[in-house]
Amino acid sequence: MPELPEVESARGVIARSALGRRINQVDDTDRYVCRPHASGEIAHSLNGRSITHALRRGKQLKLCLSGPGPTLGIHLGMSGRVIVDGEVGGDPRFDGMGDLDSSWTRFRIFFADGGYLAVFDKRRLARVTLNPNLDLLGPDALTITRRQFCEQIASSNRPIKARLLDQRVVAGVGNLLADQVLWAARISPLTPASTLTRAELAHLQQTLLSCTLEAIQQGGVHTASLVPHRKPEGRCPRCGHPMQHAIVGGRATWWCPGVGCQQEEYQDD
DNA sequence: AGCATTGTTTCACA
DNA sequence: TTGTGAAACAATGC
Repeated sequence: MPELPEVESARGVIARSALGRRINQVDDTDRYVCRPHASGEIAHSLNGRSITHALRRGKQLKLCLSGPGPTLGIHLGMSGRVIVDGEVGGDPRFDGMGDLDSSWTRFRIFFADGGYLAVFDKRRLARVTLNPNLDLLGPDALTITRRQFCEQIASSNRPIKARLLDQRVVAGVGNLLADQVLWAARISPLTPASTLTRAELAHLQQTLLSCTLEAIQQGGVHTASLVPHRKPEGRCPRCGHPMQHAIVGGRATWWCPGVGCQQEEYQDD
């Protein structure tokens, strides 16, 4: 669920509904999600303050708070979402019991006005931290420059899909968005990154930008046109050719090997 | 029952 | 030392 578009949705909910509200209680007792801090450390750091800014870089959220003290990091992992006063930020698809009292609620901030901000995550791979370190992340997928994108992507001979998934190169692209972008740009995920031409790279970046913006607008990466066809018996929604499947960059990858779609270029040597 | 999973970190290895 | 890929992580869905 959470790739950049879902995290941006979560950021929006926080920015719209959670700013300026005094925090008077925090439940940080989940020892797996709230790490590596001792129970109560995050609570102690947040009590009495209020969120002033909700920032995002790639899939990482960083919340700034009033007064002295650390920032708060939220990463939604594989299946997390943020809920503010019952409003869901992240993948909007209903998956049941996103309530404050659900056993799948892993972290909660209570505001003095009676409202709350919660992190809900069935699979429990979300992370809540203090002073999240963003230094290992590359430029955000929405703001990376053409020059940064072309140079960094092409600086390795790994498959292009693996480069897109590398958060140090460009932050925010997840498995589904990577498949969507490569399909839209008609580039095989197996293509060695350093063999792409400057023009191909520039087009790929433009496609990444448009696909990401569209996914944000449509309410999540699961709305992307290729996603329903990433399955056995799936066919390319553009040319009807059966989709191909392989593990690329360590992740399940689907693409259309049809002529004029994402067919790999013939290598003559 | 067994396998897959929208993410990240760790570890083994070349 | 650096880059790469597999495994681990937790829990659920099919």
